[in-house]
Amino acid sequence: MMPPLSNNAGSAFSGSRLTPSQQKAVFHREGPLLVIAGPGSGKTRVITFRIAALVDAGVPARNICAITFTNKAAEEMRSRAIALGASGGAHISTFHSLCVRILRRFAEDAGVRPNFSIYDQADQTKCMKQAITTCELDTTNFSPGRTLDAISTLKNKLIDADVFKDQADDFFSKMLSRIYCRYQQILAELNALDFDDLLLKTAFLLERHLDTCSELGNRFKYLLIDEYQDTNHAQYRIAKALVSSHNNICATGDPDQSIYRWRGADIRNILDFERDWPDATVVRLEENFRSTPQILEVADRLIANNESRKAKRLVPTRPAAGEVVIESYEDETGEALGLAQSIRQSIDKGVSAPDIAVFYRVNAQSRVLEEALIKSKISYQIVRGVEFYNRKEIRDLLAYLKVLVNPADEVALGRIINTPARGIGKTTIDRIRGYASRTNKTFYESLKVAGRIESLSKSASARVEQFVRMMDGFTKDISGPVGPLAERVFTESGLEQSLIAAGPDSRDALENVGELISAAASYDQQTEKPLIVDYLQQIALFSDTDVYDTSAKRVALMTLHSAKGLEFDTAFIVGVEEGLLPHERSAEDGDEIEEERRLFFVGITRAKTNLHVSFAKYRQIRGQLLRIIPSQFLFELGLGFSESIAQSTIESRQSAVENSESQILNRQSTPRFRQGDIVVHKKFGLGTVKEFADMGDNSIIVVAFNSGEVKSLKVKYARLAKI
DNA sequence: GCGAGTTATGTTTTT
DNA sequence: CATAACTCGC
Repeated sequence: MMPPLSNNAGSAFSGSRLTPSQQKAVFHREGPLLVIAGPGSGKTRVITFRIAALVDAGVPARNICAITFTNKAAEEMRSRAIALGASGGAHISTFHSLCVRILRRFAEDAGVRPNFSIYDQADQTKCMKQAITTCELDTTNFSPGRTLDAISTLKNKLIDADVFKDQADDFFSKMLSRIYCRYQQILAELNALDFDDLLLKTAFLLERHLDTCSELGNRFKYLLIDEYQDTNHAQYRIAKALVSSHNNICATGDPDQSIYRWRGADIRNILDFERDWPDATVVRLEENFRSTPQILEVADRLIANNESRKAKRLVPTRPAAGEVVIESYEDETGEALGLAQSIRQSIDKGVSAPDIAVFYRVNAQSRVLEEALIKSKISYQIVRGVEFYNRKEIRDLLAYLKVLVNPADEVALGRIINTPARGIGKTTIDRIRGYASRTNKTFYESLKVAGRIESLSKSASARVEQFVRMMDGFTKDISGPVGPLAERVFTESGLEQSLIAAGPDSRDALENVGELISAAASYDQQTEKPLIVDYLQQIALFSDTDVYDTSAKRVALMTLHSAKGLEFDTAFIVGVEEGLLPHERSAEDGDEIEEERRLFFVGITRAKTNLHVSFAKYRQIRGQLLRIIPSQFLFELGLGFSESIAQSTIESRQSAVENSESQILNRQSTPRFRQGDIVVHKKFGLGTVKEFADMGDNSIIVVAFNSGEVKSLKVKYARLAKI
């Protein structure tokens, strides 16, 4: 029996003030616990304290497993728990990271090899394209993206390819089933798992191998899951299995902040918690310690418009302060400049840059904002970390490492076999592929015996052999530290040389690789037994916010989705317009509108003191200037919206006018041209119209430019002006 | 086998 | 308009 949990005088956290409900959650003993926690209610703090309280009551830290939404959140929770006296033994990570660990440990039962590659969207798309073409299906009906989405949805519901095969009855499902099977087959051959597989394989492992399940249940005697409203069915089943022997599950979340339905998140998980665990203790944290009453009022009024929701109040505890304003601008450039101006004013008023954040609905919005911030000399960081790992030079270098760890990874292998160019082209690769399938060897095995492949020329097989020799040389270092290996691969593969040879354009690229190598080196230092397998599997699961540098003295720019879990003194939400927030793609469906509203709600409730919401009246969308309607959500804030338009428009005019005027003039229907017209193009200069195919919006024009070039262009995109 | 140049295509949010 | 994918000529 463990001693009772209590607010012991001697414990490290007893000095901190906790409200009665917070205490109830923190010191809850055994059995299921649901914490419904509004924004800013100290939810993360409660979880951290709970970990410390359990340890304080004698639970070995290693028997505690806490699941966070991002790796960054896990990292923070880890260090805070340690500060509270819970030694570092607790397992704190994301669902996906936990799954990787479990799958590595019980690889055989799970039916995977421990050195599996983790495929991101780009890798998945490659496999999917192959799957679709080998199924001899038309890609117009089955686009890789759409098909992957469909399969992801199935996987999140734990419907694997075999099960789906049996339940597919209509034509479309049968085709989808064929692709699904083929896609899984390809992944299996390449020893690769996609993100959804990590969850699915773990869930099946736990449900089908009861010994493993009980071993893990024994190891993790307490399971705490944060952001439970955004878990999907697979994650629910994993959780359910993990706690099946003791029911010590603690889930925390807020149904009003569920913003990942499109990714398979199932809000029923949190709504049905009490049905799943009937003896659950439910604690509500409704006091808000983050935001001013004004901000909370606005948030409250907005979210009250969602119909499928249980009413919940946001109870303010802070005194009134700051401001909540709606700003209107002529166009997106005006908005960006106005934003920069407001940020400048906030800084002048004493708000420090890292306490300011800008949120937007889609990443594409960030560009104009960046330009304006640069112009205004405001230093900022875009919280979009995975971008770094998507850069060509980084992907190239990582692909080498992936092949060393998992030679079956043909997506990675295909990327590097001729990068940098070493004379192994398409023909050679096709011939080796042919040999591989004839002899039932893997592609990599076939590379090793290139000399024996008759269809290959002497020189071709020599080049292949040289490649294999090089890779074998690297393989010798595979169990050593990651940094030095990455550096060695970069130099000896010729990647470095090819970047240097490419001239000054690739200075950034070289710098990026340098950054990767030092990141790897610091991983080596921080890790007891650094392993390239672990490293690759870890960085595959990085999220945007994981690279958010909270210590930087810069304004943060991020999507509303990334903003989840964060807080800032002053928040700007830009582009609050019909089509953007709510996004046009969610317009069809009432449920999706509600999710967009929750997204806005999440954004608003990130602000502690000042909230600025803005929209533009015109916006360039995909090259076209469109008249924009302010978001319906703005009216729901109850700020006397129409008055504020009038007021702020006057203010914003000065800054917006110079940029918007010229663009509004362009806002005419697609212009017409005649043969012989002299035109000017932004990039190509002067030219004469050779042909004009009048197709309304889709008109095509052929212009002979004075540079000698003849181009056929789409009139609506090419900004041509008649002279 | 390689690169330049043309053509197709897309267009939310992300672990 | 931006970029990915593809074609064609060397």
